[in-house]
Amino acid sequence: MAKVDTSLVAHLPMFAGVKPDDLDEILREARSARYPRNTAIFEQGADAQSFFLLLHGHVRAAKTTPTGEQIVVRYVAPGETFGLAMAIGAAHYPATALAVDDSVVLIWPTSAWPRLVERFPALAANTMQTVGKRLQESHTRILEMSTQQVEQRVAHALLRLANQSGKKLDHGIEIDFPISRQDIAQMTGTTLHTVSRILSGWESQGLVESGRQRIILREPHKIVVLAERSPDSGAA
Amino acid sequence: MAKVDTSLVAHLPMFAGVKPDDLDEILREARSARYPRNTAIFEQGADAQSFFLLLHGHVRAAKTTPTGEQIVVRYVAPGETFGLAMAIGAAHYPATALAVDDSVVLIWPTSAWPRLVERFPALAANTMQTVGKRLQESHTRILEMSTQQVEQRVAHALLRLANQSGKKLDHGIEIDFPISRQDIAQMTGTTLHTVSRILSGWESQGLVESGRQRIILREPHKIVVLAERSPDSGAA
DNA sequence: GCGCGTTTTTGCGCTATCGCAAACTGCCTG
DNA sequence: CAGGCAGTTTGCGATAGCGCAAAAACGCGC
Repeated sequence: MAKVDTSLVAHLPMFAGVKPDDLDEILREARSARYPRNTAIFEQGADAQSFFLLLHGHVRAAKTTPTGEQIVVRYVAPGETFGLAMAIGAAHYPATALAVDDSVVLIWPTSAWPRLVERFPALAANTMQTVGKRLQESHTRILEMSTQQVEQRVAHALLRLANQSGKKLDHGIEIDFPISRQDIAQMTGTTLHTVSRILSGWESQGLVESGRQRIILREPHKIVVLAERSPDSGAA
Repeated sequence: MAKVDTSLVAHLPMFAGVKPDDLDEILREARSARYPRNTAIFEQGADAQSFFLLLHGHVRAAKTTPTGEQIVVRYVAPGETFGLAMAIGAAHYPATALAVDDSVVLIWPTSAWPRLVERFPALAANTMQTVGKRLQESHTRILEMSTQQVEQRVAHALLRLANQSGKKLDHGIEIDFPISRQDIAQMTGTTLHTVSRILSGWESQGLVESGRQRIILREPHKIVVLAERSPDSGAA
């Protein structure tokens, strides 16, 4: 198997406080793999046999209800881990992971985790931070869903995506991977119809430029205002 | 300070895999305190100087928006930890903790945490599990808020409370601490008015019996059906 | 036992958002 | 280059749930 270059991952939060030699040892336990766009990496409910670190591309983690509806749990950006089921004591993946763009990942077998944590306590600490951060983000999302209306939630969602995976252009910030109205609906707890209407509205105000699975924020600053305005203030 | 009886807490998830002598040492670092009903234990945004284990009573963790709206993050039952901000790398409490009933807690200084996890790795592992579980619960909650309507969410919320803190009576299951319509609204992302209407409806169908800050599930089984029925099925 | 503050109930209009259906667009395939 | 398909837009009701306001019920303290 091709050796992974240590210097490429040494700075990631996951490996903070890990000595170079140790990192080398950790990486030796991993293999890498490539997933083309629109291929599943793992399915909700499957045995959690591996955990992952995304090197390139973008991955969507989504949860499906018994009746088939989906919500997007999060989008994974390069440098982030996913599929950490075992770290939190789950035997099965609680969500489905899909490569939304051609993606390259490092894969460790779940079975290696206990040994790694024991030898490199920093790994455990870092993972704890990561999971904790995600917990807080979830709470924020719940708060938003409880107190804000759809337009504000969509604004927040896009700003987060821009922040996480935005590509600066001279005429705005482009979200750097294919994302549909449906996806945004599933991130904000609404329907693709409503998202479409909102984006159409913004487009006619020059706030965004958007096409098929493509969104560019032209006026991020004004979208921030939308995201933060209180339930009643201002209108068109 | 009164010594805490080891045998009372040894079986808790937090101390799984910790040897009795070690447990003794851990407990020596804690002090206990009593909070009367309706007193704050810590406030959102305050320095996370301590973390807690609830021994008796019930604690509500709630998050407040800049505009003053609140949501209930969770209710803490005896045996559970709360205020773990530091474990997840947060310097400030992300929520407010309020004793909703006379409560007794164990309190460790945040500063003791690094030493404790180093000496007793099982603590770190157990905490990881706990935080992971809460993350999954949050995701479930987001899923529900996205896909179910209010009545179903209220049904689920009450069933969870009954499960966590239900007291079996011969005529049903009583939720064992004071909880208002407003509280339930803040758990499910709706308004107290809507919760009141729903409970009135259930009451007239004999599904629940409720009063001021008091709820008894008379027909848990039928409420389960309500919670699970798909968006369109059956009606009155 | 009475008065008071809090919680709960309920009526009534309002509207944000859904849900369905149909038309449209742009891309990719053959 | 034509055809087909996935994604998007938009119109038009329908409605779940909100928000306000007022009344009622309850439990508490004096």
